[in-house]
Amino acid sequence: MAVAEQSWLEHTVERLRAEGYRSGGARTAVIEVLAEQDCCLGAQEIFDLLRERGGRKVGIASVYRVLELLASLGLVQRVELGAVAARYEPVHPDGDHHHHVVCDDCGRIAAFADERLEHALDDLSERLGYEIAGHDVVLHGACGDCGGDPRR
Amino acid sequence: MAVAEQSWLEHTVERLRAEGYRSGGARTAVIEVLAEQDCCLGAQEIFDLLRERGGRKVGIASVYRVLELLASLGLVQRVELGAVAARYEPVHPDGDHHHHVVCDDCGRIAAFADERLEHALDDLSERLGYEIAGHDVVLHGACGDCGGDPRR
DNA sequence: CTTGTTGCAAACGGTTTGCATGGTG
DNA sequence: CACCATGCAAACCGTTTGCAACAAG
Repeated sequence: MAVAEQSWLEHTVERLRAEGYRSGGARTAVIEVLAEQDCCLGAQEIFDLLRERGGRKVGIASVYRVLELLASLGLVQRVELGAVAARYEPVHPDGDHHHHVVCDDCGRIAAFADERLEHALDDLSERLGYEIAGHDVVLHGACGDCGGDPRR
Repeated sequence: MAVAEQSWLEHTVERLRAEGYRSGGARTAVIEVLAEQDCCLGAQEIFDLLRERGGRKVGIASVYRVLELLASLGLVQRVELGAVAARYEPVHPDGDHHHHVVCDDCGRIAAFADERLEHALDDLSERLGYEIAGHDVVLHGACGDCGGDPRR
């Protein structure tokens, strides 16, 4: 995974340079935090992480600006988990991706990947009148710790 | 479809009564609007529809309150399409459900159903450590009218 | 009458934007 | 040294909440 992280970071930095963006401190800091993640992170969490690490002072607005930029270039994906705030995660250049299960009780988020699901989605994409660029799948339920009862 | 609409409306009204809720005017009005829909609708759209129909004056807060109540009883589903506002749609008692494709250009929303996808999701649900209560699938892309180019 | 329901307006919280300052190329 | 990037604070907007008036049972 360390390799994949590294490659995402490099890939991202290189892509930004290629697109003509300058490399400011806030942008670099946000990208570094994202590169360490293996699952999605909220904007506020990124902001908090940056603050507690000390270093350069990064404004929450910059976090959002960086996320928006990266998302527009397809370098991160915005993930809507139905909760209050949106979350973001790196998009790996090798095409690998996963989806999420959210515990409706405690809010815990887990990732999963399933080939059959992807296959069904790919086939489906061809049959719709849309040019499909991507997809999101979110499962809801109760995680092991919250008992097997999804009601509450 | 008219039958299904009718049954959802009746099913919903009956369920609310069974749960001990009183039948106020605003709640009834919102339920009627929802019953006419075959796809998801935003809270503001429901509010606007109610206003333009004249009738009783319904506050936006009531729209949200009704939607929250219905969602908590599983009578409507909150659909997160990654856009700004959440959308809501009736949950039919027969268990039928569909998912959505969103055009990233014009925002158009279309519905689709796919048995293989559902099957893959059901199987998957059993293998995760979660007690799965539901799932959302959202495809993103460009619709026919917006050209086949998903970028932009 | 008792208690849930509703409209209005204010509060809230995540996200975006305006603007002056700072840093990159 | 031109211009993008950034921090701060204010603006925005969808959603929630407080509260007093209302209406169902």
